[in-house]
Amino acid sequence: MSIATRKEREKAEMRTRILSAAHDIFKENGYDGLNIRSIAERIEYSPATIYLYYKDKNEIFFALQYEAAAAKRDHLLPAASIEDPWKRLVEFGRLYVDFGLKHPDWYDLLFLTRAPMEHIENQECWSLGMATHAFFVETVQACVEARYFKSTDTATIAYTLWCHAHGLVSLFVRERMRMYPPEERGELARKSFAMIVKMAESL
Amino acid sequence: MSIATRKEREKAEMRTRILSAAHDIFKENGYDGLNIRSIAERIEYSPATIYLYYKDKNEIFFALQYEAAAAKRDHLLPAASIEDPWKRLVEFGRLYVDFGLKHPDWYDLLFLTRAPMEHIENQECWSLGMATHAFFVETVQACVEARYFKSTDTATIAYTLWCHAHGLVSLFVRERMRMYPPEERGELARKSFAMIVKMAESL
DNA sequence: GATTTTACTAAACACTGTTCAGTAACTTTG
DNA sequence: CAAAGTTACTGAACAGTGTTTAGTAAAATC
Repeated sequence: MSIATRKEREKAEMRTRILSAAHDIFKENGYDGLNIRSIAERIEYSPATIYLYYKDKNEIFFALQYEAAAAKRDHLLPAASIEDPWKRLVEFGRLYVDFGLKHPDWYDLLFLTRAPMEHIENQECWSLGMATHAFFVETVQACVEARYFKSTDTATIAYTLWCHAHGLVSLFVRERMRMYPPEERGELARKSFAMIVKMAESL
Repeated sequence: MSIATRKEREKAEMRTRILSAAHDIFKENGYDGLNIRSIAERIEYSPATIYLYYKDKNEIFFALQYEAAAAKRDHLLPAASIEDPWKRLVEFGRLYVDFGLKHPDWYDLLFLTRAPMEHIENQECWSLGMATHAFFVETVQACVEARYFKSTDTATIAYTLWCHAHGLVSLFVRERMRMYPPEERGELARKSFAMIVKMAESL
């Protein structure tokens, strides 16, 4: 039995090593610079070996996406411990935007990369993202119940706020904000976030 | 001189034919299915010929992006003739979202595709997009001047509204709304648009 | 120690964007 | 109108992708 468990462990280690290499390359060169041969070279194995541990490049993509989802969850975690639902919601939003601006590549991977997607619902990263989203909706629900808004349409409120935050980050990440000078962009983002908070208060 | 002008005309015609083929393939198979060989096959020339009329694939990409920008401008045009700035702004927003949901591929090309971008500011599509954006900002400015809002920060108001609309469309286009059943998504988008309008009224 | 199973790889395939030498038709020149 | 020059085009190749397969050497089992 010892040999079998060792082999299992070695298999897992190799998967980790591959993913870790993919992670590094992704951070250094983005998703475009990430290819099977570059991973193989970094772990000092032949390209074909990769396929003994991952079905195809998509599977590696999904594994990376999971890491991104985990990083995002960890980034948002501090908000969870805030008692007051409104303050929690605001901090959640602030951290969401903060994550996107600090880690554009991760955000890109999670929300903007086209890539596989075919069966993303079956991937672990999806359930992780769903959990984070559920937490967000619950916080909005808590605000609704505590009568922080006039409106009681939790789903629409949550979705509207998400649209704004996602739009804000997306315009940054895909660099469609070039009509504004670089040094003004951060300021504009902060002002816009403050504005949507103000708007939400009078919702 | 007649020969020279004929050649010029033929050159322009060929460019048009290439772009038109690229357009069709893009609409049929998306940007992923669009490659030089497929364009060449459709116009019944060899792949190498493409390079006599376009420097590289990026140049074709920019030309397509220009078409998308023009299509978007045309889609938004009806709003321009509305006198009342607030009604114009709302209709502009409605048409913007409408365009994104009706032509996800065009929207993707304009705002979500990574692709070249290096010198997009130098491309025609950029100035076209800038003009459309300027019209949007002017409309917001007109609303501010007509005291439709309490706030007078035109730039931030415009940007905030854009973030929402862009986020809304992006989540659709890149299919990150799968937590909502397909038949509810359209309704949710409409409700959210109505909500941001209401929020803006009390801005 | 012989046999089976495992881990790995070299080489290839199919598909991309792109380049280049060569050719055939067209245009200009004498 | 024939020779020379120019232009439009292409076949074949190169380099870079993801992926598969046949073969091999080491490890595990018997």
